[in-house]
Amino acid sequence: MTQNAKITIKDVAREAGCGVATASRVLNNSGPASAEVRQKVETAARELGFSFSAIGRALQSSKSMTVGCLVPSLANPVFAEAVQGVQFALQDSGYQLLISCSNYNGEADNDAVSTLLSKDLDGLIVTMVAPDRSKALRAAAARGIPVSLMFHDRIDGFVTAHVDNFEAAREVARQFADLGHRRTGFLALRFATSDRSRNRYAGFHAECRARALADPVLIELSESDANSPEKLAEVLKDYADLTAIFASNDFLAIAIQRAARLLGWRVPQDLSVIGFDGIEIGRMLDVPLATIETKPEAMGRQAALTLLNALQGGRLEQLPALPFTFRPGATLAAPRTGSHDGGQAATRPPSVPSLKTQPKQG
Amino acid sequence: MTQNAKITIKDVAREAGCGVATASRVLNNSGPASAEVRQKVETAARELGFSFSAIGRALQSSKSMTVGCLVPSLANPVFAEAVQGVQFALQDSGYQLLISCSNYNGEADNDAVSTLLSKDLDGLIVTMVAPDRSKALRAAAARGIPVSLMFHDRIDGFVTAHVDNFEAAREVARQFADLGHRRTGFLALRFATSDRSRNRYAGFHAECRARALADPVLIELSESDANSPEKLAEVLKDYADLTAIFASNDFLAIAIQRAARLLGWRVPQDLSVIGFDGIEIGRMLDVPLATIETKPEAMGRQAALTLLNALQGGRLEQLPALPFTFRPGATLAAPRTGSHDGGQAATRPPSVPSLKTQPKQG
DNA sequence: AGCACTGGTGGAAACGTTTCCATGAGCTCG
DNA sequence: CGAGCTCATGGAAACGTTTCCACCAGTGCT
Repeated sequence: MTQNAKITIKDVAREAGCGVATASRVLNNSGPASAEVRQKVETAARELGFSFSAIGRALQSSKSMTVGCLVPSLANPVFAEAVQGVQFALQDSGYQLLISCSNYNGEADNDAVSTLLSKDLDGLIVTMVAPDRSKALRAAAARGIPVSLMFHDRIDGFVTAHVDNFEAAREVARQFADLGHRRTGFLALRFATSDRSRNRYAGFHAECRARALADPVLIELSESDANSPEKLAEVLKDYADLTAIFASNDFLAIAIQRAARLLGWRVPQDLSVIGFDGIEIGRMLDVPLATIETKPEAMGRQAALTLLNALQGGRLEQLPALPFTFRPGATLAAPRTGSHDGGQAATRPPSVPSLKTQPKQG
Repeated sequence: MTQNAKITIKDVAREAGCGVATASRVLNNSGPASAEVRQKVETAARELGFSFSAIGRALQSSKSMTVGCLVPSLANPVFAEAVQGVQFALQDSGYQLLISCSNYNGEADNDAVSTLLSKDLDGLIVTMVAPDRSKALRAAAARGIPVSLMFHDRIDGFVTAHVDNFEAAREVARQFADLGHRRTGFLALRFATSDRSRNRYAGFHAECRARALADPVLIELSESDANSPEKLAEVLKDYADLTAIFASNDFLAIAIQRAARLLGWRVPQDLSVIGFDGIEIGRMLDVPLATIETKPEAMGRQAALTLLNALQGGRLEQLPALPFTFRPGATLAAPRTGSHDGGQAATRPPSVPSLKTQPKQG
């Protein structure tokens, strides 16, 4: 049971029989002090259980030692891991981490930055819908608050910790092309509000052209489509001619497989799927997911370290894009000759029991 | 491009030609002011782009308007969602959210609370290894800082937002028993450091006894076991007599299925599995996961609202446990008569292509 | 006319730090 | 032995707020 009243450096000084200036110098090792008084101050501080008030310090130094972090959602493990990376990088720097979520909402997102800005923080790490169009973000930069982006591809006037989405998507196209796929699709959720998604599509598209494949079909999903295998199947049904789908994230890649199987299509025989992100669970699946593996935590870490460097007097420095790797998986195979919307798929049952087609054979 | 220098209430007062006290009253609507001066102050503030310094306010009111939140890891979607729930609940309250992760480390965890404590925050929301044994947490309470737990079952002296793990686990036992399972296992990671996991085991154990099943076998995994399907299969091999496994979280539930299939066991015919948490992806799987569905975000929200109430002068009040529901899934079926470590499983190939057994049939 | 109110106002203290500056003591060196 | 050091020390200002209090000018009342 420590004392209830907050004890300040004044109390320490009084207890040690010296002035507050001296106590401050001792406690911060920031100036001369005799061995004797040094001793007294230290024991006084210990006995009283003194600890500095961050607020007092902040006021006097006009540094809050706080950085704000805005991400679309923590429910998306990719962002959650990135935030964790930020957290680890900040851990022993003395900076604390303030967080906020925008829920993928472009306006909420600008407002959130404004709100964060009003809390006197020293730096900002954000992923948002449209950083290049955010007034609040420009205001921050103008005020001299360093800003570090995560996930976004490069944007004029900002630094970002990212993977090269365009290049990564080209790799996906290459994988499909090498196996002989010609007709592909790109599956996206919130395409309009995600520059990452758009860049992935662009890269995928570009490489498909370069390899003389058909232009990939853009399949945009609504939130409710994505969350219901049945609705998703309904959507997918119209794309029976595709032999390969690039999903803009692993969650969609998993969901689309379920939809495919509901339609009686087999993965990978009838439809190949490649995801994006490389979430852990993809490796645990029965049919391990082929995907582009990224390291969201490393992205967070990089964004934080970049910012930290700027906060400590260095320059805000754009580092090279983080590496991605293609992770092979059993969701990828050569296309069967002939389409799957005709006979064969219908006559063969799905290779995996689904809730509907599987009689309990107790 | 706003001005570079921080503008304070003094600037506003000077511009408006009044004293700072008056400016403060106007801007806060906290006292009398003539219409005329009110007008002048407001336009001055607007023109100068004034906004309050949270630090100045904090110093004077000795309220930091900040609450700290500690969770084991944001890489675990359950905690990430809970934090998001906290964030939403705090959103418009004027409080900001400081976060920290302990990485499931019991010491880091106590230290993290200490660190948080030293940052003058107004409240604490935590999930940790051993809240009941944390000195730092008791210190917080003693200092008058309200503490709200998440996920933990009830502990003397604290309030918590939780589901009743014991009861939920009994429901799992009931499901197994009703289908005729007799020999069950409980799969756990970090059993020693998770009171939730232990309480789930306890509830499961209790209900198994009540139903005259064999006592469930406790299968403790190491971190590396859990992340490698092959290692996991190696572990699982020794439990061929079990017909049903309760995994202490959905991730393990998914992983154990892959391990089972590597051994040639079919799910659910040869092995039934029920998970815990109810993560979204479980519904998207090919074999939708039977699980106990919880609402981590609601837990975060409840913890935050409880805390908020206390911060606004109310009592720290223990609310009833949040509801859980059993979500049926295709991973659950009646056991086959006879064990699966003999003939049938070996003669039938796994029902699903795995990376190894699947020749590319280009 | 004097009194007690009331409403509007601004000076100043307080919150917990750090840092500038002045003071005083002890020293060395010519 | 005194000038000029260096070292140790503490008072006080400053950071941006809010709030207490005192002041002043009206106003309404006896």
